[in-house]
Amino acid sequence: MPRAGLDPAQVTEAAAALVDEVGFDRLSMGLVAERLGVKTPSLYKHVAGQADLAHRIAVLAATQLGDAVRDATQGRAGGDALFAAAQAMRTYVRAHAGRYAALNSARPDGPDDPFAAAAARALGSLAAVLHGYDLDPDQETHALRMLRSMLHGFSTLEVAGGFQLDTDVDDSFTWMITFIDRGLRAATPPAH
Amino acid sequence: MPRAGLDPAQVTEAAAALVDEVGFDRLSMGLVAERLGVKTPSLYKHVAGQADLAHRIAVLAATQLGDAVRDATQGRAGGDALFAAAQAMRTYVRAHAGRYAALNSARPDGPDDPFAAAAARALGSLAAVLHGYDLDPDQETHALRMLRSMLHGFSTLEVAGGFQLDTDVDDSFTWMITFIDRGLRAATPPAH
DNA sequence: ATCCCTAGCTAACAGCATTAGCTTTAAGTT
DNA sequence: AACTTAAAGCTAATGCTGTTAGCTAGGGAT
Repeated sequence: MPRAGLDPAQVTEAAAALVDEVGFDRLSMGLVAERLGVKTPSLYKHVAGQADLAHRIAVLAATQLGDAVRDATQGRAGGDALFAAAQAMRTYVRAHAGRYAALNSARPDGPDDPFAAAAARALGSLAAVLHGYDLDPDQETHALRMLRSMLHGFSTLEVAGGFQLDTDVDDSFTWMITFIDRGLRAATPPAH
Repeated sequence: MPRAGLDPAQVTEAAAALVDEVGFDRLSMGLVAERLGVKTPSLYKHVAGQADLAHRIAVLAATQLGDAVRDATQGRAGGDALFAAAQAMRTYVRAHAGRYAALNSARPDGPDDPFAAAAARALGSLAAVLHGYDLDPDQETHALRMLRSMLHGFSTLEVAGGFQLDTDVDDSFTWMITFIDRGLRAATPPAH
């Protein structure tokens, strides 16, 4: 019988697709193996174990999310870039909720962990959006944390089904981004 | 030998204390039992299983969080109430990260699930803060979702160790709440 | 054609949630 | 005070999942 011909990347991709469908908390070696047409122990030839697999999903997610935000903001500036970045992130999280959950439960393992680099790069994609508002350098960190908190919070609450009221969620999202855009423009240097 | 004299509430409390220490993902029946000086199967006389236990922790968390926000905002209004509510929520999540994670991964089970009531009540505590800004009714929902997203996002990212830069996290938090307070006051009816 | 590395397999083990059935506590009754 | 009884807690056993050990055979290199 022929061989499956797997490698770590394929295993990671299959696992990522799985968690997007069934949720990160239901990640299991058995389901990943089944999806690849292989018996469970075979996976251990490519990944060190379930923890390692989860970590690899997180790296994949950080990379993809960072790229998505970067691509969306290409050639845009100011409020345009903010809207594009925000939409890109929300879209990514909705389409890949499992991967994103993996990303959030991952911690960098060592100083040369690829996850740290991927996460930093993703954060940089978001930070770039704020440069258009030329804020004080110290305010920039605060604004970045705020933006990140908001996008992360909104996306995860939405995916978890947390918004029950019948008001349209898309409307709330654009309202929120508009709110932030206005505030950031008002906070620009002519401070006092 | 004497009996332990447990009941569902005590088991839930012990489990909540456990997850606050070791993380919600490491909840296990064995550790809860050990903490109560009892063998694992004995727990099944009080809770239906691990899923039920997690659900009960979520109800506890929703109740406590709602109360904390409510207590903190007692007798305050406007920006004062907003700051108090925000601080109360962040403080609660930092002190009870495991419970809060249980809250976020819970879903209401039926129409008369106590979790739904507790969650609604907690949300109401937060919504009350916004009444001081007298916004348009439709904007109120948007603002509530924004506030919730932001507080949830900030708290969870902080607890997950997501804020690496050396800028003070407390400063970022107050900056963020100030930002929201300003924006909300500007959005008040004299719209146009 | 042969050699060798290793992907993938089967078998076995360990840990955890859960169930079945027993024992005995301790509360309530007479 | 003796007796009855619902259930708290225990031991033993089952099943599922992650993981390891050791074997087998596929397929590229020589």
